[in-house]
Parts: sequence; structure tokens; C-alpha cells
Amino acid sequence: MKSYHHGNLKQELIDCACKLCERDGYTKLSIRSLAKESGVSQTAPYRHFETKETLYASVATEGFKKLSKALHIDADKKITKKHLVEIGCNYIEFGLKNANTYDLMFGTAVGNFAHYPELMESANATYENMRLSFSKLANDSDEVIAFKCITLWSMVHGLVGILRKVQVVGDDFEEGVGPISTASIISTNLEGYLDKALGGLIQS
Amino acid sequence: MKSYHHGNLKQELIDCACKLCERDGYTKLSIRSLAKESGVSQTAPYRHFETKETLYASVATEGFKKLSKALHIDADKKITKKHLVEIGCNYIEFGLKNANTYDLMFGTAVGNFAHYPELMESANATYENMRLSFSKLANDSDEVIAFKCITLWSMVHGLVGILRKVQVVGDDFEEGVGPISTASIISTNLEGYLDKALGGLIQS
DNA sequence: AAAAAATGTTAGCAGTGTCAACATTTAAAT
DNA sequence: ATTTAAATGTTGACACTGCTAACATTTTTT
Repeated sequence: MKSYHHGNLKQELIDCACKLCERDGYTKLSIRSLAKESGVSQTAPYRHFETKETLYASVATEGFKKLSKALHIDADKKITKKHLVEIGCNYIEFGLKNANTYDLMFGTAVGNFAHYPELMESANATYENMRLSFSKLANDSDEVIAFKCITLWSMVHGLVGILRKVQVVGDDFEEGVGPISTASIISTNLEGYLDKALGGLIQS
Repeated sequence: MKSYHHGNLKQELIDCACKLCERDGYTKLSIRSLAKESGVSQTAPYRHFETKETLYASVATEGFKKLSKALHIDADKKITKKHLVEIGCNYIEFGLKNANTYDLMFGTAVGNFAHYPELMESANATYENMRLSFSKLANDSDEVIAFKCITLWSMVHGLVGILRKVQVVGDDFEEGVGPISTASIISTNLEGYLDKALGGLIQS
């Protein structure tokens, strides 16, 4: 017999939302369907999420936690250029394999991270991980490290975006034309590509 | 007295949609409000756009046309490294100043460009412009040119995404912390930054 | 034990994308 | 020129959405 109170609704809603967002894209997600899935009334979720954006923020928060893990940054080990390339690869892989969640993390569905402390924290933690890696690679000033971080990040972030676009189109077109073939070459040899592209960024 | 037929509805809807999308973001746009704006019934737009995505595709198409212009690529002039840096700057500026339209062009609102020939064409034209520039910069093979294109594109595309995120957060936070201050330095000296970042890509 | 807070439900508003059926105008075919 | 077909517009409706207000039940605090 089920009780009036669910007991674990908030977490269950988040878990379910993460799953559905990744499966169908966050646009397809509705609070009502989510409630139904958890066997609870249509408006019960509003006791845990002020608006839909708040729910999105929770999913994005989980996304950043997963991304942090997926980067496989070892805080103890000393880091080499090869490690950094691997981190870049891991980032891109995550972005491509969790594309829908990635949209939520970097799109405009969540307007301002500063309104969601947990999201802010998890996003900053991801950045901090990257920063730490660069700081252990060379003896740079904080400013230079920040520059390198933002450059690496925007490089892999941009590549995720472009590769996705090109691949989607590629599904409906002949391979071998223009950017499409190039993209497929890149994505099957990410490591080699990143190694080359990061040449200017990392000397050692 | 107004006639039964509007006469120029399709174009008016597109124009209005472009304006509203850029002003409020495409999420806020509704077909019904658009129809009302043009003084026409709720379902009239469906005679010109099969679905909402089709309308989005039209707005994105306009976006790529505007982007192509904004890049200020002179097809006749021979091109130098400095030109290429400028093109990159123009790209980023466009992305930041037309952020909402940019979302429509590179987000997931329009699923597959291949379903919208005009969109495909305008997007390809933008790419072709870039390609042409690189081909006039050095005597590279088609493959190398494509690699350079995709690298430049993903670099500026990624920077647009990261700068936007960081700037939004910056609005609600103290400057001078972590990536935020770095981003503001970059965005006030885009040219210098790009020049450095493109070092590995362009020798001449 | 009483009061307050947290969590859940029902009913309902205003808005959405989209479809089917019908009306009017314009273009094409005879 | 008249008939026919196509294009374009309208009305009405369905199923769905985010969200709010008012109320019910349970748990926690006092």
C-alpha cells in the first residue's frame, strides 16, 4: 500500500528527468509526464522545483558531475601533454555521447547559473579540475593558466558543436563532400587531431 | 479595406519571426502570436510552414545569410593572416551580438538541415566562404584546407559559447574570479587573442 | 498536545502546436 | 470565357503544456 507521501520524490524526479532528457532531449520533457512516471499528481513536482528551469538546472548539475568524472583527471598524478590531450578527448566524447544533456549544460535553457548554487558549484568544479591539470603541466602564472584553460575548453566545446552538426547532416548526405568527410576523419582520430591542434597551446 | 488574401504573408512571417527570435529567444516565439502580429488567423501560418521547425529553419537560413555578410570576406582580394584573424573576430562578434539567432543556427531546434534545402544552401555558402579564404592564404591541398576550416570554425564557435556562458554568470558575480576575468580580457582584445590562438594554424 | 512546516491532491486558467472541415480568392485548363 | 484546380485563409476543436490557488494529509518543531 502506498502512502500519501512519496518519500524520495525529488531525487526520483531528477533521476527520471536525467534519463528522459538524454533520451529524447530536454524539449520533450514535461513536468506532467514526469509526475505521471513517478505515480504522483501533476503538480507534486512543484513542491520541489519552483519552475521548469529549476528542474533543468538539476539535470545540468548532474551533467557537470558526470562530465567531471568522465574527464578522468587524476588529481594526484603529475600531468603530461599526452594527459591533457586525453582529457580533451574525454571531453569531446562526453559531449558527443551525452549530446542532449550537454545541450542543457551549455545551451540557454538554464538562463543564469548564478541563480542555482549547486549548478554553479558543479560547473566551477569541472573548470577547477581543468585548471588544476594545467597548473601541474607547466609553471605558468594564474593568468596564463586561465588563458590556456579557456582556450582548451572553447576548442573542445566548439568541436563538439561542429562535429554534431556535421554528423547530423552527414546522416542524410553522401560522405566525402566538404566538411562532412573531414569531420568523420577527425572524430575517428580525435587524439591525433587534438594533439596537432593543441600544438600552440602546449609546448612541453 | 483589407482583402481575404494577405499577399505577402510568408515573407512577413519570416521577418517578424527573425525579429522576435532575436529579441526574446526562439523559445518564446509562438506561431499563434506571430499570426496575430500579422493580423491573420491562428492557423494561417500553416499554409506556409508545415511545422514550427520549418519556421525555425527559415529564421536560421536568414541567420546564415547575415553571418556570411558579417564575416566581410572579400572574394576578390588576396588574403593574409591578418584578414583571417579579422574574419574570426567578425564571426565571434556576430555570435555574441546575435546570440539568440545563433542558437537557432547551431542548436538542436532545427534537427536536420538536410530536410531544409534553403537552410542547407545558406549554411554551406557560409562554409564555402571560409574555405575560399583559406585556399587563397596558402597553397594547401583540399584536405588540409578543410582541416583548417573546421579548426578555425570550431575555435570561434567554441569561444562564442564559452564567452556567452561566462559573461552571463559574470553579470551576477564579482569580476576578477576564475574564468570570468579571463573571458572579459579576451573579449576586449579578441584580435590579439585570436592571433595567438591561431598561431599553430597559420604560418604565413 | 498544539502549531507550523513540508509535501501531496484537485480544479482550473491561459497558452501552445496541430489537424480537419470549410470559405474565398487566384491561376490553370478546357 | 467558363470550368476546374490550386493556393491561401478561417473556424472550431483536441490534446497537451506550465503554473497557480485552495485544500488535504503527514511530519517536524515547539
